[in-house]
Amino acid sequence: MKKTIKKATIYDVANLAHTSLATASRVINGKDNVSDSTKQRVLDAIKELNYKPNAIAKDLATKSNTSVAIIVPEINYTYISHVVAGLMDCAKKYGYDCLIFTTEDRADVSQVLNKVLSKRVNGVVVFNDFLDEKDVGVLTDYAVPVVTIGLDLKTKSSITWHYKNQIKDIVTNCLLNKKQDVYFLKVHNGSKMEQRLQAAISEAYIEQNKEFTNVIKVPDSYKETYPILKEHFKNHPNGFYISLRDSIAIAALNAAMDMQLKVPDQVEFMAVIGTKYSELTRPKLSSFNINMRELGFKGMETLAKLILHPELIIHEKLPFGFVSRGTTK
Amino acid sequence: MKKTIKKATIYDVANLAHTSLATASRVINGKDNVSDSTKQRVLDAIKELNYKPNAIAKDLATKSNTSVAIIVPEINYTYISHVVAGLMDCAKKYGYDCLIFTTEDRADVSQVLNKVLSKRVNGVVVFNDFLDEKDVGVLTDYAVPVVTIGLDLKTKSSITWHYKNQIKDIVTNCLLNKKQDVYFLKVHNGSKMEQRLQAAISEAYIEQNKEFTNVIKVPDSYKETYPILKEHFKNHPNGFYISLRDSIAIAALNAAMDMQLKVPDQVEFMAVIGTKYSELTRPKLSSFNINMRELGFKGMETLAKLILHPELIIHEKLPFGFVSRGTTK
DNA sequence: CTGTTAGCGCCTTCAT
DNA sequence: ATGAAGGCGCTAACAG
Repeated sequence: MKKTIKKATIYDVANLAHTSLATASRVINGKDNVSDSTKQRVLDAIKELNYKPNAIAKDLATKSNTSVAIIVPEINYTYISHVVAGLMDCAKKYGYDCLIFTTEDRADVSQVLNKVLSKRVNGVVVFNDFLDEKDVGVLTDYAVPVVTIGLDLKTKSSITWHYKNQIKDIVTNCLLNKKQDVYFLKVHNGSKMEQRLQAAISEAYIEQNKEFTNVIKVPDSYKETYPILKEHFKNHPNGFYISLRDSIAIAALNAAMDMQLKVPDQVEFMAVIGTKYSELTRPKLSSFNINMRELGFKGMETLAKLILHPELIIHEKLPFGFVSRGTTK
Repeated sequence: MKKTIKKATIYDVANLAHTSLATASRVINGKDNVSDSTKQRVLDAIKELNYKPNAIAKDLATKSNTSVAIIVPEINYTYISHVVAGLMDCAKKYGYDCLIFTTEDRADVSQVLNKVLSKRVNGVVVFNDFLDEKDVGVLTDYAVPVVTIGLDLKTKSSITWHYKNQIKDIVTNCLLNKKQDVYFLKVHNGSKMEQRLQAAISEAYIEQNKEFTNVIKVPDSYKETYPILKEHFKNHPNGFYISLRDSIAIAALNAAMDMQLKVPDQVEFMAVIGTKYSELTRPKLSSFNINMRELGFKGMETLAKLILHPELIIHEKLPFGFVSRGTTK
């Protein structure tokens, strides 16, 4: 039978404690210049009234707050959740509260940008391929610190990692030594991250005076990808398969295994983004050891710096290595 | 060379547009009763000044806001990220912004509770074993709507699911028909969810006049669990292994496979919480088809109801079925 | 249709 | 050590 409780204000506690607003405010914010006796009275009043300071009013009065925004596509993918975990972990260290926004399409983007701007957050980290330089510019133009993760915007602070040359080396090795054709498993609504991966493969081909055309379009899920690849392997008993996310590569791997192909003797598999998945398949999947949690952590760490020094532009490029496991020779 | 920009206020736009505060406010909030000409002047001023409404001030003035809080342990586990994804998905539908808090220990809890209270959020959903009835009470005492997910607090709104009887049936079947001993893979810093699972197993044992003691303590990770189980299987070539999360069960599964045990003929495996992991192992892991995303979605859906009708107490218990895959007979 | 005024809850000089 | 008063940016009656 609970009804909407009238929330006590600082005014109420001041009244009850027989002091002024200002004094109440002082003890609430732990200022020292208050006599013990009045301080105690205020404390009692606070408890008595179950008073909870109103952060909204405080933020308005101080023109400050403790929030940061995080913009991601969806927390669906395992690796994204890892980045978010790292982000939040570090945010906690700095006392930031995290306002998390997801965007499914372009329509969401401008809406989210406006919300972020209105909320007057201290900063935002963007781990989201939907946003382009212009979108991020909307933020920076309004003087809000932004760091992007995995985006390649030269004029904004960012955390990125490099695998391009390593990918090219791997592909070149396939072409020159292994005599294996390379196949790229590309999800339908592909991201820019994926495009960059494909570009790297293409470059390696071009350097060998070849054209890269082995792009296999697959749906963005393990379950739907599996049968497609199974069909594919009926006529393709050899090849080196690359995907961005491990769950897609694993679909292919399992399809190949179930088609009785020899891994890695006939077909090989690797993903760029490896998660726990990579470790628990049989054979284990080769992938880069990109520590997504660390990526997130560093992203927030960088944002914290930017918040203190808004004039900075920080670019950090993390080196991650390729880990050859059972699916590649 | 960007310096901190002086953010335009509604007052600035009113000035520039040669109107009053009130009129500016009207067009900003899309009220109709403004003449086209002044409306246009205001719109121009807004663009000219790059004005962005200050949500903090608005929230204070209207004594309302659009935020909800989400309290989870960590977004590390795949299934938690799925719940969060569902939560946010539904939140977007209602126009709620999500403030996400994580708690690693009891110390975090009271801090988070205070923050949530101060922020004057519209409601909070708790998917977090760290919080007990008293903690949630702190929220509800302050008249903020709360729905818990997976917690069994009778007096608060909640989303739960039942598997207890099914677990008991499975265990009983092992004892009576399969003549298989049941082993429980328990992670060290176990959750209440895990305790309830163990309790269900125990109950089934007791009903057969047996005592349940086969508890194997394992670390909370795939990698560390694997070698421990491998060691274990040297002396235990038979058994039915149950864990809460599939990643632990898979560690055991892989250990058994690598020890050349026959699955499911000699040893069987199942997890309560199944994710994509369950599908991509060989053999596939038996587990419950708990749709974590749906769980989250319904949680937020319920919260939305509560926000409209704070006096309600809603209990929803979702039925999820056991899916027998390759690791059980 | 438009302007005036009084808050929302809190912080912060500035006096006392 | 304490109190009074103004202001943060915006909304919402209430007049005109």
